[in-house]
Amino acid sequence: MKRSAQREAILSELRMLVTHPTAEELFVRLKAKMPHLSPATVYRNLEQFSKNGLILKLECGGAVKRFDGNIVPHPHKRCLQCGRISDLKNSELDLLQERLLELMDKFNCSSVSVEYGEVCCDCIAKKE
Amino acid sequence: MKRSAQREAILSELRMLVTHPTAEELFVRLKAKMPHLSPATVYRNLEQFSKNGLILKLECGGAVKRFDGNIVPHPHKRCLQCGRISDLKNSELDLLQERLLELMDKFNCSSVSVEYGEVCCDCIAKKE
DNA sequence: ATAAATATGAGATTGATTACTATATTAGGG
DNA sequence: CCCTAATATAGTAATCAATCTCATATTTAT
Repeated sequence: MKRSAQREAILSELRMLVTHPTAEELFVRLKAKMPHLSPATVYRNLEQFSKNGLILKLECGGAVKRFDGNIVPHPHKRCLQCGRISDLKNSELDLLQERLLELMDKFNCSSVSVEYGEVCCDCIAKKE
Repeated sequence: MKRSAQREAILSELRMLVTHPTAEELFVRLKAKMPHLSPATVYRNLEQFSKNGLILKLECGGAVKRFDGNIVPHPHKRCLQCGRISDLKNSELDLLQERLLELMDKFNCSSVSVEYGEVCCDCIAKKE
């Protein structure tokens, strides 16, 4: 993996965000700063980052992939309507997450994800 | 929801399968029996079924949605390569799943999913 | 400073899903 | 049993995220 201005911009933008943006959302943000940026570059790099363990690809949910700059496994909450993802902080949940991680070997697996589904405030508001 | 031959064929085909097919996979299977079946009909009905709680939409993972005729919440294993999903049977895991379900109210959520990631045998074999 | 390897941009392409619309089917009241 | 309104379907066009192509540009190590 070589360095490039685009590559570094993408990674630092993602790490700076607390949200869990789609490739498209990241592209729009970065395009403002780098007018010549191509969507392919963003998609390509996000894929590569996640392959190399620099970020997490949140494969869970909806048709559109989302990415997380925080690579420590943690539970998420996803809006079943718009797909937006947020972190879910709770001590009991953290314990359960740990035990799920411990079971990984037994199943020959390399990842676990816990995801709660809801309909977010914005989407409820929109309906009325 | 009215009845229709297509609608019933789609639901019973899904319920008969132990796998967790995509809309496309279901379409191909059913097309053999109902040559005039349209893909739109399959997509439309799967979406509606899951809205009405007749089936589960496995939103977790990859770009392509998969569906499950078994609506009792249970943990899944997904191939990170090809996206195929299978059930994961384990008593300890079942206990954890139950506790995750109990936490749902606390988070104002309507669903939880636990998904393990692996690369399946077929995909490993293909690489060599 | 130069060659080899890798990255980018821009646009074309793919592939899953949804929208559209004219026609057909279903359910329920008379 | 028949009629009407509501809903479903087929077939196709349109959409949209994601990927591919390839010519050009940048980076790294020598």
